[in-house]
Amino acid sequence: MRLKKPQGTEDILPEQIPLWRYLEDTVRNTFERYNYSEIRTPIMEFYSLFNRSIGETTDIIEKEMYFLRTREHEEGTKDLLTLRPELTAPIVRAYLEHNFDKTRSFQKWYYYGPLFRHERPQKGRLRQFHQIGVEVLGSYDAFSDVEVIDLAMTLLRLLGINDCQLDLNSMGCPDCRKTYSKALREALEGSVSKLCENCQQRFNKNILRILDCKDKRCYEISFNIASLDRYLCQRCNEHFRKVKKGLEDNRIAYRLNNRLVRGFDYYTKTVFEITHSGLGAQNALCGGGRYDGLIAQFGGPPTGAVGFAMGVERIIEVLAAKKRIEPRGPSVYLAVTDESLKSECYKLLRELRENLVSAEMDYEQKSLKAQFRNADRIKARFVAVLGTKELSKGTVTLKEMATGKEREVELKSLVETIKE
RNA sequence: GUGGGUGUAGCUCAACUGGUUAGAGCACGAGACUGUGGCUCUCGGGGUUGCGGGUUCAAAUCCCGUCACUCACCCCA
Repeated sequence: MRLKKPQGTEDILPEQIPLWRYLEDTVRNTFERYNYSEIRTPIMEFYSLFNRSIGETTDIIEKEMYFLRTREHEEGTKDLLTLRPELTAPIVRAYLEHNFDKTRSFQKWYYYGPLFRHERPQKGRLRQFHQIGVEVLGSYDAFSDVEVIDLAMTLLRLLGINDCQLDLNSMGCPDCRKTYSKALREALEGSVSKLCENCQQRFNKNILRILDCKDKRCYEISFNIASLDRYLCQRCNEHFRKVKKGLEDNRIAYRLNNRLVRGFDYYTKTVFEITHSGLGAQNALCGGGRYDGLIAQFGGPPTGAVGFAMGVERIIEVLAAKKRIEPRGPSVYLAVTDESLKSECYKLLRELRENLVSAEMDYEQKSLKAQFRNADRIKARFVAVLGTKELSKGTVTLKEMATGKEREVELKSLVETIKE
């Protein structure tokens, strides 16, 4: 075996497709029921798009981007092209590029597609992976947050995933976050040297992330410090209250988690995460939140926005453990008894297909027995035998595989018989 | 980027302390049933034991290196 796929990529084989299709169909139905429209953006984007939005100190920007080697790259004159590592920034880019802010500022969009991050692969983490997600652009209202969270939970429920956990937090606006960061810095100053190596860096770069460090030492050191919600300003507090109330009114169970700090810099106010216990270390099925500053940061008007992203492979993993979707075979398998009849058989095969009957036949001169075995294997509903006997009478022998019943059918009424 | 685990047939796994020609189940193919699937039985094809080197009379087995896969850290969906 010499040819190999790149590390961290996956072939989705035909036998896995039914499950993917089931997921995709459910996703589209559900999103469209909530009146979200699909948007598709390029797989490659300029580096500066992500650099500015995700945050320069995040791992994704620092070491996980894929760069495309192009002539521009060689000459070093232009912004570098990258494979997209997430989709919120491209969508905001498209929103502004096509002037939605000026003409139809309220938009509800969903997306589905592959993303690329050069990470070390493990369970639930690939280098090429798929996300589905939604973005509500042009609203500051708490009900947008509620709808987005409701949609995420509803979608998972419709897929048959009920045993997941919704965590909720508010990160406040830049103002409350500034106050809190300052307080946090003061509170931690004395114990910086006791933090893990990573958190010592975070202390300077992105102090909030110390809160969700898994290291025991860091957890204990930050445990007694007042959490962010104590520092929320009046407006953020009010917004958060409305979101919680909206969820409660609709019986969407959540857990307050004041250590939930999402990795991207652009989040404000509401952040949430949905996890599932059956997944291993990478247990987040869905992550999202509000990002009221991003559109303005990209040069648009101040605009509220909220959204989420789900990891498709992770959902598939949960689904595969719960559900089996049987692939469907063709309606008819046409058995060929003699090579001299092959072209007659092909004509019949084509006629069946013309009449919207899915059909297959053998080209390899296999024994009839082998052809029946094949038909069984691919789960054909009927086997039709067109041999010399039948051809002279203008009939075929039709066997229904599930019942084993066999009868002779006029060629003329074959399609009808199969369709009934 | 760091650490652990595992590499034997298409798949899942055997092979005592190093010792004949590396086995089994499943899968695949053919037959038993010369125009009929699943079940059963019989037979058959299939291996550079990941790769390279070393130790030894002898290596799937021990040692070194390397690659791949995998899980975890980190990060995140």
